[in-house]
Amino acid sequence: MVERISEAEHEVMEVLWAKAPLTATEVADRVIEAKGWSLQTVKTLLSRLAAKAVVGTERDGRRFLYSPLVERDAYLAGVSRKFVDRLFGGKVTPLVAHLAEADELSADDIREIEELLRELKA
Amino acid sequence: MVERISEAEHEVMEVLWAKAPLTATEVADRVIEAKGWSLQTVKTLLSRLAAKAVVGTERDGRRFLYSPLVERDAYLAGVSRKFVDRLFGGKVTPLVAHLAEADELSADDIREIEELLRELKA
DNA sequence: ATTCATTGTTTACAACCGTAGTCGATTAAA
DNA sequence: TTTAATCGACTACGGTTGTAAACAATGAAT
Repeated sequence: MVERISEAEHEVMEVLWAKAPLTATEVADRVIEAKGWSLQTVKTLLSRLAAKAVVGTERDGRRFLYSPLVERDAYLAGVSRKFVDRLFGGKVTPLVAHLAEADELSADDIREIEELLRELKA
Repeated sequence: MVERISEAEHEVMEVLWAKAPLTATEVADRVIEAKGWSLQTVKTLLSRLAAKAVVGTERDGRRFLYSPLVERDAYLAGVSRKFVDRLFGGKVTPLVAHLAEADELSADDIREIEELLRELKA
């Protein structure tokens, strides 16, 4: 199992998944853009992720280059399963039903999902 | 927004959503069955939930009867939305795609979801 | 060469979480 | 009526998380 990634850490991961390797400052620039945290905060998150071996570091002179060691797809698959297991007894249908009920599904969404399901059956 | 419910607290909530009102001991019996925690732990969780006004208490002699103040459906809808927003940019299709890719969707699941979508369009 | 900026490291600290022990009050049992 | 069980309240304690300041080393600029 992939190490647990906290919500704030996840924000940092998204940046690295979008582009890597990056320096701490480069990561921070992007995260700060989106979340307004301080540089120190982002560095702490990077350290924690590195300590958990969720991101890897590569020395580049006096600084580090950070890269994800966990693939986004693998991570998402893992947390999705956990989520559906915990809240919906592992069944996706009730999840879709809930989202639909809360008007989170547009007609386009429905069409998209239908298309996806059609492909899955093929 | 509904107060945040931690994972352990959620376990307690499931019991109360299944049947309420219940005394602390009754809740504990069911939770212990499933999770093996101590009575004290369950009581602590109930207190925290009561403090957050996620469960309500009603005095019954020397003890309390606990009931959910938050509906399961509303709670699930909330966390589902948060989850899909955070991890999939609010789009359900990629979530379904991920679950499918991880072989989490059986042929039956697919049929069920298709049926559900059909109803939604009606 | 001295100063300024950048970088990673260490430390901080409050809130939240999981997990429970203890305690004082009360009630049921003997 | 003394005792044993039960109840909620209070306290605890280590781990995680969000958020960051302080610091030391190093490199850049002047």
